[in-house]
Amino acid sequence: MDKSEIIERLEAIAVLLELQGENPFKIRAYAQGARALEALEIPLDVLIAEDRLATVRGIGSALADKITALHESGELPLFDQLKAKVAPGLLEMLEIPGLGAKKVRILNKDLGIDSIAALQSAAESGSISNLKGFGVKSEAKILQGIRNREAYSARHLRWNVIPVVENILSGLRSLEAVQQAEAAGSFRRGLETVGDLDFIVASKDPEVVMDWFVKQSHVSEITARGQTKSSVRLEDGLQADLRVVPASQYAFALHHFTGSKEHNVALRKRALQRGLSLSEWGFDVRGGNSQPLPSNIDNESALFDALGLANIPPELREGYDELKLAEAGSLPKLIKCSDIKGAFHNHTNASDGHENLEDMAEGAAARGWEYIGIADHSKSSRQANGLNEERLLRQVDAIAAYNQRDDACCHIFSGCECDILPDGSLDLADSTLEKLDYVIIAVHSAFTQPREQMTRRILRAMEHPFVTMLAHPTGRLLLKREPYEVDMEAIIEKALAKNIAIEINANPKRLDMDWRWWLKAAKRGLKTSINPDAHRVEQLGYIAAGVLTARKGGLTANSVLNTQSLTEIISWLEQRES
DNA sequence: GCCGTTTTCGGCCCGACTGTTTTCAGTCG
Ligand SMILES: Nc1nc2c(ncn2[C@H]2C[C@H](O)[C@@H](COP(=O)(O)OP(=O)(O)OP(=O)(O)O)O2)c(=O)[nH]1
Ligand SMILES: [Mg+2]
Ligand SMILES: [Mg+2]
Ligand SMILES: [Zn+2]
Repeated sequence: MDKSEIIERLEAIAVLLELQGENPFKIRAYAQGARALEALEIPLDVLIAEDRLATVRGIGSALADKITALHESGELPLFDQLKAKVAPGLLEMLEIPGLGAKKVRILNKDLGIDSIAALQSAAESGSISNLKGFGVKSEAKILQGIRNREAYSARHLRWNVIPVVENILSGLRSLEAVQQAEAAGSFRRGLETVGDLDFIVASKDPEVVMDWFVKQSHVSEITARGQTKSSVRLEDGLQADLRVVPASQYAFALHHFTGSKEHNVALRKRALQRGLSLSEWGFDVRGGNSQPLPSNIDNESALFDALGLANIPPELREGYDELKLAEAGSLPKLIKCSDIKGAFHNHTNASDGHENLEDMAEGAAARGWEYIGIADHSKSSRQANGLNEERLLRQVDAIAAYNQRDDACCHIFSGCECDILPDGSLDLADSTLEKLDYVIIAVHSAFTQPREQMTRRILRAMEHPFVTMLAHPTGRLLLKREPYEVDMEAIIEKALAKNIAIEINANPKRLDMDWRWWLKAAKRGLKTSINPDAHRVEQLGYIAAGVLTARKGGLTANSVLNTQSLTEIISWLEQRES
């Protein structure tokens, strides 16, 4: 098995153990082990070959043995035994809000329920409400959960919820009772998809704020309403949580509600090691320690400082190695939107874009950019009206002519998004590619090739001397199409060796290469280009989504080609040619 | 199952909300 399959296996084991009523800390050990694998910076094969797996934090000798077994044979008796004992339907039942492992176990043991269908008929017949721990309300909630299972469990593209967030946020901020308000959670961390919306407010009058929140017109249901916290379901099934705290505790609450969970747990553990208990309400002494509590914590930076850490930007709070970096003072200085000076991967109506060269150039200039690269599709992408050699050379001439014009508002670079054919050769002749300022290569066909073949194919294409950057290296469409199978570690190696950039495709549905890979690749010096892949002028705005992904990946402006000025880009491109 | 300026057992983040609880367990964030 490869690493990602082993990670899935360990996560599955954690859930299965939970359904067996196992020790929660053992369950967490499996989940932590999966995360530790995810964060590995040394290839798994190497660690196994050198017998160093158990030296990884979060992986002990027991997990090391199991991971090794999975890696070598894919077989693990523990998993097979668990699979045999736990009905697959129980996993689906966990998706129903209000049903956790304990309740699912009771339903299974006492009523023999082992599927959503059985759960539904039991609830409809009223037999669940007689069980201990259940009642009429929980029975009704189960039925509602089944009816809306898809809507309730769906994640949403961050980009699509921005208007909803801004709307709620401005509503909150317009209330007199609200002193401060922020969108927190995965949204604030810039995650590509969000499971819900999380809002945090500082106020002296929580009642007023929560009243407003739960009475918004697009609220379909109030799922919780307490002293400091409310949850609602919005019309499309998206959940929104609100937490209201006094201004004096806002920094703690904002940090808590921003997460991630794993980051919070790590930070709280660090506090404990220093004799402090940390919660969303503040610090408390732990055990017999009687040192004075840190005071005047009125922003997140002060909170981190009290724990001996540099201020960690929300995008980096995913519970990987950000605490270590913050302690050492070696957090990266993350790229900002204002660092962007242009963009390379954009289309015109020559292929499947909707606007012409001049429009795109004007759009770039309107953003204050110095240049724009046009990279239309190549001929084998027929569905996208890809350009053959002749049409592309005409575009090269048109761009040259545009750049000569006195009224040119922005420099245009001639490029193309050249298909990587199924055998790894490029779609356009060298004699044509040679005439371009730069060449982007991308897979647009034969997505289902086996991993080895896909990897060989892309590596072969990257050997081509004219290649400047690799576009959307996994082809994923968030929430829609899985990434195709490819060995990203090998691709990253090759890109480093050949001085090829890997793009961050900034289309909010792609955000590919993923920030999780960038966390590792950034440290190794791999360059990126944040590419809007705009098919119309308006979509140049996707750049913001790409910058967020770059920030999550720990990238500085230096690692991003399109933070360079026009003159720097020109000399860099010339240099590459020689 | 992992881990150790409390080193090989006894901890493991901490709190809000709900429902059915008669004093708190389970779920969720
Ligand atoms: N300390 C602590 N904080 C938690 C825990 N679970 C959630 N939080 C905090 C951190 C989360 O970012 C924040 C909001 O919770 P969510 O469940 O909405 O998670 P988040 O927004 O990170 O991801 P999401 O996209 O909603 O799935 O609450 C937990 O178990 N412990
Ligand atoms: Mg959330
Ligand atoms: Mg939430
Ligand atoms: Zn296109």
